Amino acid sequence: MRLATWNVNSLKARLDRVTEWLVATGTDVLCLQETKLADDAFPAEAFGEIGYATAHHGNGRWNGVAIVSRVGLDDPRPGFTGELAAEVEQCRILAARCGGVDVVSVYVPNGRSVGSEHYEAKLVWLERLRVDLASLCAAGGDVAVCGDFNIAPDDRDVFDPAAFVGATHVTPEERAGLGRLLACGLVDVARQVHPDGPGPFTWWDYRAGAFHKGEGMRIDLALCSTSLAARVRRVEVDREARKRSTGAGAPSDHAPLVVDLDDATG
DNA sequence: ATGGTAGCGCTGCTA
Repeated sequence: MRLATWNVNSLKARLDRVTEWLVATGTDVLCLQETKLADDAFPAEAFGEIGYATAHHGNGRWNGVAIVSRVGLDDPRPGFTGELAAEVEQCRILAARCGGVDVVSVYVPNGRSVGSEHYEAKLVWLERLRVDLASLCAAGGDVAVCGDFNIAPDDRDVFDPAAFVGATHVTPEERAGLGRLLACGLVDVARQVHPDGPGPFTWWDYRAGAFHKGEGMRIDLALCSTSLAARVRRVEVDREARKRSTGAGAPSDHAPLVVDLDDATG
């Protein structure tokens, strides 16, 4: 099974790119972030025409997450479990069962600046995510939590640690929050397959030629339960999808992270 | 160079 995650920075602006990429790469399950769509504007038909089932969780202008699958899509669960104010969750998490795997598409808040109310909300959101992942992982099935975590797990995951002193995405608190997610029994499979840095980066600022200069960050992650991590064959970032191409408009500032899994045995 | 680019949508916010 080929599983991928891609922050598309508006699915409306990127739909043709995404559907063409699905067909070209033969991806089975794709987690999307930043669709920036309301549920009633989600283009389910465009995915249906190429053989994919979909689930979407969005309110419109900001955020919005989706799962797209050609190996089945059952039991879609938007938001966190239990009762929680929608203004905390912000249309940033969606889970569904695809091809025998509990797939979770997540878009962790950016945090904006260290110490801001948005930064504090990011830490709260991470802790609330941990609660749900602890329950999901305790059930013992195959779990894949994929998305834009807005956290660079360690200094190998930024192009220049000195450039991020005092910035979000690299603070001990954010990294500890991510560590508590992993402690639920999840493995960062890009790091598993690529034990040495830098990266592989998944995001580059639009500005100042950052992509061309290789000035990126690894903030899009695939966290797999240990059972599933044992089936990981290959993990790559599709940098081609980050490049500008003629007639297709601008790319997203994120590239897709692609995980190939061996078939389940038994 | 406290800049730069992209999306949404029409003003300035978010990333």
